[in-house]
Amino acid sequence: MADGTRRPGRPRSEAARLAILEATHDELVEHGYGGLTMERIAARAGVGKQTIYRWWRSKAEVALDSLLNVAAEGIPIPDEGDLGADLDVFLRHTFGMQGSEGPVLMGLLAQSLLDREFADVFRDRFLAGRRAALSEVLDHAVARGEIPAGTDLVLLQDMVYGVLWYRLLFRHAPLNDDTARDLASLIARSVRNGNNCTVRTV
Amino acid sequence: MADGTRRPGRPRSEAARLAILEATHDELVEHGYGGLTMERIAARAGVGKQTIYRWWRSKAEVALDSLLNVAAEGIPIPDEGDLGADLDVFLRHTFGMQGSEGPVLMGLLAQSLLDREFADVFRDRFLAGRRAALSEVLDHAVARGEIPAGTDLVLLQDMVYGVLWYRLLFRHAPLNDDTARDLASLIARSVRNGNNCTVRTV
DNA sequence: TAGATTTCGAGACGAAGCGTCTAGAAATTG
DNA sequence: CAATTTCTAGACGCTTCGTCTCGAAATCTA
Repeated sequence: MADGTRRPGRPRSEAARLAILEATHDELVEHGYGGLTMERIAARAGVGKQTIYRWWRSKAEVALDSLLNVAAEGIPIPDEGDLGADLDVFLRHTFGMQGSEGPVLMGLLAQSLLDREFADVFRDRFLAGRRAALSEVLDHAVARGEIPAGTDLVLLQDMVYGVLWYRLLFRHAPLNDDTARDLASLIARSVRNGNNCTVRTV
Repeated sequence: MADGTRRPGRPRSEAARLAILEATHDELVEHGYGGLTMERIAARAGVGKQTIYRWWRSKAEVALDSLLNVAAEGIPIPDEGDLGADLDVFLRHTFGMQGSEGPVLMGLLAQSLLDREFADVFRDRFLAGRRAALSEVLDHAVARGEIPAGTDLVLLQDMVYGVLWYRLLFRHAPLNDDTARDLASLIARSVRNGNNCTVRTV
């Protein structure tokens, strides 16, 4: 989309775009996702509602863009030569991140559940990136021979992110460093072949 | 609340209660949770809106009651002498159930995310029962010595229900008998005692 | 039986928020 | 300058919510 073929007319205002994303972020912090309304975003950003509807299809997509705009996106991909240790580092960081973004994530998920179209957008623009990072960690373990061939890697990923989301959603147990350590340990052991009981050293 | 201390006045109409729950169920089937409105429930049940608001705080609670009213609640607790086999049976049944109730569950979860009060109700009235069933299965394994002392049983449960909900929510992979088998196998192996064959990484 | 009390069905009501629309100003092209 | 497009501002009709009012019905107490 280079502006080589720039159309006539007034170009889109970058200032307005940023003002909308920032206003959305502030509104999310103040009122939560449930209290987010197009009218308030527009008022706070000093922008007409039409300007928002012109570029986003729903408030959920604005919120998603706002979230992605803030989350600078540094997902670490540790490679310490041991699946358990790699998972531990990965989970520790991931759990930490979700702490601050948690409330917004929950709102976006709620929207996903009620709106199939947004669900696809959310999956592709947010979840896919996270899964890809974890996928790399698992690939390293496969290359090292820690994960036997034929293991369902997608299921393994789901065990990681499943616990994460489940606790994020139902808040019955914490998501802290201890959780990360225990979960990393369980996952690493779950793929270890139980027959010959291979001993791995650090 | 036996009617020994029955108050004066017209008693609550059981017919109206059932009509509301049934109308809610039908509306859920026809329009999904997103299209559920108090007005349509009232109209379909032949009931005043006030009658609904008198007994339920929100449409989410009506939907939850409607769901619990239909789900006859037969959660099996297999005991075949082997954790892997028990989990396989348990998961197979659970995954099968969620197939039909899935859409409603997703709506109720969406509501949970937006409404903290309902989240507590949903957790206590729906999730707790399921978790208790799985807990029994795990307890049997503990008694048989299949799960070493000190294992975080809550985390184990979360690995099971985490995968279930994660796939229910994001629909990126199926929840079928194969999934149940693989997941049961992974979980069973993850707790297999590592005393003599695992090296603790710090 | 006569009141007191409570729920019943039906629907009016104001408050919100949605998404669309209009109007006139502003910015950019050729 | 004319054509085109986006801009802010806000009015508009629509839907749903949750509350409220009304008179009728059902049940308890006296």
